[in-house]
Amino acid sequence: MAAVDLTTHPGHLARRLQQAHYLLWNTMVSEEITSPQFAVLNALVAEPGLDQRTVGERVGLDRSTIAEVISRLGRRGLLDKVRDPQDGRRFLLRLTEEGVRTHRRLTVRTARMNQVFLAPLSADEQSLFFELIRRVSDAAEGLRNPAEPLVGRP
Amino acid sequence: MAAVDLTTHPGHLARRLQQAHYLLWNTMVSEEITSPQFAVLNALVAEPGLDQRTVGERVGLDRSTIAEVISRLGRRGLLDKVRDPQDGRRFLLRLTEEGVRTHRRLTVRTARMNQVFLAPLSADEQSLFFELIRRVSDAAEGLRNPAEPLVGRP
DNA sequence: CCGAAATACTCAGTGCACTGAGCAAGTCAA
DNA sequence: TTGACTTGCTCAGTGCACTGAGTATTTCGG
Repeated sequence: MAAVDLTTHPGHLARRLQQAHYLLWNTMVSEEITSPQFAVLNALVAEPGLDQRTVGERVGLDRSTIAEVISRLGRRGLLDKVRDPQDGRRFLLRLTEEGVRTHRRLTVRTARMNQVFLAPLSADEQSLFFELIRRVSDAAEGLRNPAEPLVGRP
Repeated sequence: MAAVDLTTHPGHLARRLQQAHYLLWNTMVSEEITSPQFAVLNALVAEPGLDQRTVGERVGLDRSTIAEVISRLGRRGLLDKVRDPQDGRRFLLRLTEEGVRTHRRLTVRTARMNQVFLAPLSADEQSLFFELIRRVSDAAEGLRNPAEPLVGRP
């Protein structure tokens, strides 16, 4: 009797949305490279030589997860990982030739997939879709990092 | 040079949204019971005595995942699992007292969390948010299950 | 009635995602 | 310079999510 309607629960909807995306990605983009892996490739195309932590920040993955994703990409020969000579804690990451090619190939397919995925929405609705999700995500992330105090240097 | 803007990629946005939700859930609702687990409890409050596969269908989880979630809930004594005497393949699921209590307690907290999560959107935007996500998810799911033919019973 | 097909569930394997603990390298102040 | 802190990464543990293969039970056609 006290059951709730999950279709008005954003968490449930978010999970379903991601599952739907996962399925479509598998059939239309790649069975080997996942969406998070593509995000990492993309970040390194934009900024070659980033360290692991920063890549994680760019694509929204925590230290542990990014380590696993990178190790998988490394095993497949899509990126190289070298110690930063300036700072022995860091690993600097750079795509291989093969990594760049893979990124280029998947970029085309990803665009096609996004079209299919968003086809049920009009162009205006698509922009709204992006904006609403981004606003909710950003706000929730803001709750996590309580933001630096506003005062200047003392 | 050929890098892509991930903020216009629905898959990336969906993942970020779910992460944001996960974090808020952990701090505002429960560290023990996860959102999918709550969905299962909720399904069994609505329809006690469902079998495993049907619960999975209701909450959108595949056969393997639902088995794990249910085994965890069973280990914590939140539900019981008995063979269907009518059909020896099925397990019938039913919440325990403790399971019902847990669902009731979390329902309140979940409502509070949803309010906070959706606070950045106006009431109208919230409805739109639900509707857009639902339409995209439903359409993508429809691509997967090619839908039964339209002909009536032969 | 009996063998083939369908169904409910399990198991093994892969991958994403987070936390907490630990280690090595760098930084900075006393 | 040395001891305390910070920072980048790893490792162990938990949980979600999917696929493909395998087992047991039911159902259905001949």
